[in-house]
Amino acid sequence: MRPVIDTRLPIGEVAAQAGIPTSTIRYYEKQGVLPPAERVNGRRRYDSDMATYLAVIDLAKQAGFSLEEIKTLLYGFSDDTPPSKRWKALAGSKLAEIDQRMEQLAAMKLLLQEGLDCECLRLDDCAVLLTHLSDRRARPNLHHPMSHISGRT
Amino acid sequence: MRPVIDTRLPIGEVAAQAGIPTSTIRYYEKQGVLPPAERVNGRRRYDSDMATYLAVIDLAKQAGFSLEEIKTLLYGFSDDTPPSKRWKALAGSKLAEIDQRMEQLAAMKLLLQEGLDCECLRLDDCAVLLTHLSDRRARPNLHHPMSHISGRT
DNA sequence: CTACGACTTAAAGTCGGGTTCAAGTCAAGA
DNA sequence: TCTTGACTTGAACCCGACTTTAAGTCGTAG
Repeated sequence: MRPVIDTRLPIGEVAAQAGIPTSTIRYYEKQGVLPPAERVNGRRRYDSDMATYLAVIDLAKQAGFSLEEIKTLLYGFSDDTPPSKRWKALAGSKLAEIDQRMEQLAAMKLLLQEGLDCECLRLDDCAVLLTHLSDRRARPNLHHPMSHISGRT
Repeated sequence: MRPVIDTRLPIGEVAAQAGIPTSTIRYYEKQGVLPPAERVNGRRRYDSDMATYLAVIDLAKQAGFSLEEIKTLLYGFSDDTPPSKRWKALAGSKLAEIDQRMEQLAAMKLLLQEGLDCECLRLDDCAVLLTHLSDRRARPNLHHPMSHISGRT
């Protein structure tokens, strides 16, 4: 029988399709984020849907999952667990993390904006600063924290 | 003349007040985030407002500034530049960064939540996934990306 | 036969923000 | 005097997610 032409893609092709470096694909494989690719003469060969598979991984990364979590998402369940269940098992706590992070960012934003409104010449005088510092601990002694900055003592 | 007692604090004291390890203070000094402390017999001595100074640094970190940016904030301006001007010079772009990050998080959140609502048994069928994937590139071929996950091909 | 480009591997380097370690120094107390 | 605890230093290590490098292999074109 004559040899069937291998239409499957080399790593460079997949990488180009997925818009990532080949090194990333090899890295994912080594980390177990991708299953070991079949080799033809030692070279990896991929099915044409590999770029999509990589896009799914990318999507999960966008959703804030670490590679370790993505491994769990992909391979951490019994084979007959549908995607929806896998997702649910992990998305809840991740959502909580996101909410927490959003609150942090909102606080940051407020702090930055208040700082913009502030016209103080020396840190000692800065009401904004004092407010936020006193949030953080039981109001330590506020003499002249950055006074060497704002000019003379 | 009798020697004046040095009331200034050793590093451990300051660290305790600030609620951080001594190693962090040494690290900050080495990185130039803190000015070199005066030494008495080779040991660092700090004024009593040092914990507040550290709290200011912490506050800036909370606001999303890197140590490098904090250095700029603290020492990157001519001595007579008041804190308000220093802050303004840096806060604007940082605010933009935050907004960008918030949008990202919002997108993540949406993705996670949509995933929660989804009941699909195989990724091929997942409308949520397809929507987000098609956002990301010009709709690559969607055969059975994670089919080995969801059970049979 | 040789050169080339795409591929292979293991190992090391990168980034930021620290922590940990080993070896030595200091002052005070028993 | 000896010990103890707090300190000093430089260097090495840690995390995650990769990238880079070095040295070797493969098939094909000339």
